[in-house]
Amino acid sequence: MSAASETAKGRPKSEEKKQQIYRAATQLFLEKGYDVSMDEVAERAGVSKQTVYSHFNNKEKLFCACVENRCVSYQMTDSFFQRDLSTREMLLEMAHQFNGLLLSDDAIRLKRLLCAQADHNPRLSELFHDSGPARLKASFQDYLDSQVRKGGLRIADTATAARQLLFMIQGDAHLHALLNVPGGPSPEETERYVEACVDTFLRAYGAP
Amino acid sequence: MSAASETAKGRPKSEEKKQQIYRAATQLFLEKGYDVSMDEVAERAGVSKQTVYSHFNNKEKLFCACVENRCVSYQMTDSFFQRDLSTREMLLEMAHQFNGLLLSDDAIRLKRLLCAQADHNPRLSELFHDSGPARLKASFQDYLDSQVRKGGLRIADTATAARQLLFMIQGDAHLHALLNVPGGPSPEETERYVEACVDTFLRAYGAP
DNA sequence: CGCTTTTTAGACTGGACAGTCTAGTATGAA
DNA sequence: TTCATACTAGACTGTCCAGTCTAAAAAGCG
Repeated sequence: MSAASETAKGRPKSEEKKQQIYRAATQLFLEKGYDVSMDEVAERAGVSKQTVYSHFNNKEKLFCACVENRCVSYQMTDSFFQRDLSTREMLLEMAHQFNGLLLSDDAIRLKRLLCAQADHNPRLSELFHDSGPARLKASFQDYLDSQVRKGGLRIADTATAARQLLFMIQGDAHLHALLNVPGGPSPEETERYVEACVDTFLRAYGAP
Repeated sequence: MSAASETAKGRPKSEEKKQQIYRAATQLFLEKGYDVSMDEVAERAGVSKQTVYSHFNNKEKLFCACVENRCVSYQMTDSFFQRDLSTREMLLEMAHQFNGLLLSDDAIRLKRLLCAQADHNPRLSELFHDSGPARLKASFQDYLDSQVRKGGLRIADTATAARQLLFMIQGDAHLHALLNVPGGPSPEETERYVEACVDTFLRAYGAP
């Protein structure tokens, strides 16, 4: 009940234990979905159940905290497009980077989790969307705008063009990973596919 | 234990009740995910719990039966591409049709369900993939091949090209729907986006 | 009608799990 | 050292639910 700035009395809560709980819970939620018991969390964190409840009021809160934490960590760096590369090189670089992100085990599991919770927790989906896809689309669009100004690309609607390339990139590989369907493309095939997407994009939008 | 061809003794199982159970369970699973109680199913089907168990051995079986049923119903008709339209008209037609399918409430909910169950039930994901996305990609690729032969398109790798257009189409609208993120594109915007995808595709692959 | 099987309503079992409580121990701050 | 609080181990409560069981009613079939 005391204000945050007051000096706390007695033994302070251990930030370290809180982090242990975070880590354990995040790991478990990504592994098994929302069906994780608080006893499991406590055990994996090496902490008593009561301690879990003393740091996070209930399971819902713990879940949200973990997911929020995770969402903000899935961003491509802001300065990504501020490098001195040719248009084609930059597009390839972005495509590979983005594709890698899309295929990482954690990102896949996070997306599954959010799909599963879409009805129940749209706020989390929104957070994910804003800090992941929407953010990337915005900075990619900025980049396209700058290239259009410089005459390296000819695009009437850069918002649409940005979406087209980004969605094209997440092809079969992402779908197979998301649904856990065997027989998806090999890493080499995926690389080739991603490059083909950049080629197609440039054929449609490249300056003659 | 009797062979299927023997005449059954006594009162036969009601196929109608079985269908009621199917319908109720499918509805509920799509609404609420796997967290549906067998009592709920029985109640919504207007049938006793025991009857549910007499038609489907357990919850897992019931769930799989419902999902399998649903998967095969998400196919675009096989003869879709056998119509007499210009290349551009055909692509637009396909794009709109596919986009509509992608955005239907049931399809979204089914995909969410499969994401959530990806670890636990990859067989179902595979079924969905084969009868939905993979099937469409295959017939679309056939169509592209035929157009390449006729000279209407210039494509070196039709498998890649088919994927590119299909994944491009499922843009923001699908992502917003899947994650239940508010502020997605309006139907009109989506229409325009889909048409822009066809334009881009033709600019990259159309015969000069 | 008689036989057999389905269907029903409802009670019941066993297990899982969120969240609470207790009693004792550990630990940082003053 | 004292005090307030964190932490631990574990028992406990209440709820939910898959799946079973029972006894009686209903219904197809010969």
